[in-house]
Amino acid sequence: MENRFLPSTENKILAAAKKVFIHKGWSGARMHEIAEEAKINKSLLHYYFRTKEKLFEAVFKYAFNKFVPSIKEALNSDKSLFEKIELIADQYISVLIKNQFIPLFVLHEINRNPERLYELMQQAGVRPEEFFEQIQQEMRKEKIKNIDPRQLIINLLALCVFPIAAKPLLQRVFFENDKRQYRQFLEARKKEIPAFIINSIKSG
Amino acid sequence: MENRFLPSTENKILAAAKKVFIHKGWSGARMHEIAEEAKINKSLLHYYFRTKEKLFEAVFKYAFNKFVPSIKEALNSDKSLFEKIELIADQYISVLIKNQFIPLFVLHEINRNPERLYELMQQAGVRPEEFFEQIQQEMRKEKIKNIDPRQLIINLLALCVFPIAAKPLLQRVFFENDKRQYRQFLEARKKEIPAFIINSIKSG
DNA sequence: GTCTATATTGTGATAGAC
DNA sequence: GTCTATCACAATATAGAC
Repeated sequence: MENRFLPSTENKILAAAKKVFIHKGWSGARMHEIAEEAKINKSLLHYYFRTKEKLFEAVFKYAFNKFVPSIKEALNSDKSLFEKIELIADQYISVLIKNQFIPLFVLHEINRNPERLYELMQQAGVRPEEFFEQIQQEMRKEKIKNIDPRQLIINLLALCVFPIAAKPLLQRVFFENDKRQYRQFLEARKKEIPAFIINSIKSG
Repeated sequence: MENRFLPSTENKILAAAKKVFIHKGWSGARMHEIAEEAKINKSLLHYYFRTKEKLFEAVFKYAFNKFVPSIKEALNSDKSLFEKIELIADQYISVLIKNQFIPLFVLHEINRNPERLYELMQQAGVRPEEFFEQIQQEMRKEKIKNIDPRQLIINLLALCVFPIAAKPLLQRVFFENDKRQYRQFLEARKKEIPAFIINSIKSG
């Protein structure tokens, strides 16, 4: 019977692979570095996952699934448009703060293999088209300015993702490399972003 | 006397290196691929640039200098805050549309070597702190809402950069992979982004 | 399941002829 | 300046003992 407290070799590999792939990307990651990080033998990587490609696949799905629950939850709730915007910004930023290297990692994959990522989204049941529809309905109901829902969704994503993806430079330029201050800055954005978007819509 | 119409070997290498490095990143780029792209012998890469590192350096400076003139021009002009926001969005998006792979490339470098990038900015005379000051002055003068200038600058950058960095997926999800439509969408953002930001400030 | 040893191929870089 | 040949080493992957 397997020990439920000590991590299995497979889990140690996965944890190490996450760390290395997410920090260094597909081509920057080295199998020997992952083995070192996991404190196991290099050969075991191949025993458990056969190839680098398959190991990467597993890690990518892990990273991808970090988002899915919070995003789906927000989209499927029966809240108003403005409440959903607040919910998404809050949850998205929370996840990203805890997983700072995911944005760049995902952006890289978006450019390397967009079609597979799109399929993953479909399989996971993430359908921005539904949010799209909801925005249009809400705009008619609330008699607010008729903006392109795509612009709104992409603005929301941009405002959440970019400050994490570009963090090392932004932190250096605007906060003299003070990690704590930047963290507070990101926390503040949980409220700033929805306010920013909603204000803009209202004054249309 | 050298022919001013046919590209020199050095320029052919630089053009090819731009293409490969910008698409594949530092660790994904292969010297033999650059040579192939330039239709020259692999050894010539080392003859002209000695190492992969030095060749990358040259390419990065090229990419970096794509932004500097337009940004500096916008920041140094004696226009009002709102006019500057309009100018920056317009010029930034124009440059990015023509150089679609630069955002990811720069984001990757931001995470790989932020300190060197910061130094490059300093040398190039790009000082966001000055824009920072100007926002605060303008806010007092125009009696507009007192928001954190850093939030404003980062919002502006995010809204310009993200739609290009994540283009392959966004184009797929929201525009059924129609390149022309996505191009129009980006063009529209030249006006949408400043309107978005300015509306938000006004309704504070 | 885990290890050592090794095969195999890829990749940056150099030497030296022309 | 350009080419061919080759080095040195790094990286993924496999074979086979235990």
